[in-house]
Amino acid sequence: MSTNKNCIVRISRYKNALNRLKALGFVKVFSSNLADATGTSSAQVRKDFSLFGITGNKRGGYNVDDLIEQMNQIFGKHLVHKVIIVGLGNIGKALLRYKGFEKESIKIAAAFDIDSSKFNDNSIVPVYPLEKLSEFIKENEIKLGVIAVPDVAAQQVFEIMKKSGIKGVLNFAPISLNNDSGVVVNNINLEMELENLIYYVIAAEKS
Amino acid sequence: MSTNKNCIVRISRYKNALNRLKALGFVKVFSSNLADATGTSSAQVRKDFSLFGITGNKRGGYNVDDLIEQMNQIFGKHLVHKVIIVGLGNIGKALLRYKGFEKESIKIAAAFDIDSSKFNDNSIVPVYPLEKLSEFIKENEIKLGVIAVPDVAAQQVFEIMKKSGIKGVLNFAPISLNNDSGVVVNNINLEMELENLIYYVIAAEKS
DNA sequence: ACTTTATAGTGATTTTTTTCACATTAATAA
DNA sequence: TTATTAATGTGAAAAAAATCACTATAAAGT
Repeated sequence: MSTNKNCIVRISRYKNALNRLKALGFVKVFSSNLADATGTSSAQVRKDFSLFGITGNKRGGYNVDDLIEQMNQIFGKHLVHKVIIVGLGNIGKALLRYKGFEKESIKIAAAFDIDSSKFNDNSIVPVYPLEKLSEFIKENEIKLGVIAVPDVAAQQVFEIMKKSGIKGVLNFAPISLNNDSGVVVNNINLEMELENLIYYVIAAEKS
Repeated sequence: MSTNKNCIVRISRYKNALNRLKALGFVKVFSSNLADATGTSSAQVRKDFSLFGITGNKRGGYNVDDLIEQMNQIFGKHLVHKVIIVGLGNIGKALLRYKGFEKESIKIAAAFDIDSSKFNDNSIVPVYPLEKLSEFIKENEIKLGVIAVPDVAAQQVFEIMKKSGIKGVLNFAPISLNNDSGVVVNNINLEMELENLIYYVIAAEKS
């Protein structure tokens, strides 16, 4: 199966578009519909599908429910994925309160911070001190972690996560984590995103 | 000049790494240092630099300050970029309070919401009703907008932004904005980011 | 001053990704 | 029933991106 990063991102977009099309009552779609909805070409859509062995009907397009089901399979949506959040600053809190994870079968199992005023065993998502991080990951077999701590603490938190058995990390700290292990790391850097945007806006002005 | 998306992202990462190296007292760096710090190859670093006409010294590497300066030029850091945020839910608030934009010459000029309890003319970043959005963009010649409203409102907000003259949008709403115009749109979808991570974690388990 | 060495810079090559274009086929129409 | 049409699926071609491998050269060493 494909290892093309862009292809995975596109599949994710297709799924997102499909869910909205389904809500609108669509029963079948054509590759061109998905292309329009996600800003790509119909050939690209079909090629992506073919990489994942997703097929439709000649002249009949694709069945929306079938597509969604196959994509849910790709992204492991038949299982619940437990996630922990480390760092309850603004971003951590935003994630904690974020609706919409549930329908993606993502469950926030716990959050961690160093600030004792934030601890709370009894909230829907319990908040524990950082010292309990390793123990919690191991006991609950957590595979996914979000790092939302300041940059100086990020590498240290990452090391604890790695040692405790985390397999995937979403990193909001504005540094590239030093990662030799097999842990998958996706970085989201808000400054960089805006910077990137500015680059393209400037480039567009020049042309 | 290059139109390679990945290359721009890498340049951004190099800059981030350079700032940290500078803080550690580094005066010069080699392509291999930057490669290590950002998880790429030294040949890639040099190739990226050559696309932007960035040069160093044979056997002497690159001067850190020079590199940072050239990259700041690329990303328009000599100008202040005014940004508005629409939607003061969790993500909007997180952005509003986000430190670190200043040093990137990004200034949040105002925020907008429909909830009147959030309005505040006198805070450091004023919060206005959505009705004032168009007027504010035009009067202050805002070029960059952040959409942090629920999905159902996102397209509508985007249309207002487009009509008022916005050139670049960072979209946190979980939909692909319908964009035929020349406006640059970068999407950040938290669910999709986690989903993506899960894909790679599952893929790693299988192999 | 000369030699050695380590690193930048880059054309050539390889790999990856996207696009093209057409054969195939299922639905519709005649 | 047969012809027509409109979409899929995919091998081939093109384009884009990454890697390789070598030249040039500036710094360090002798």
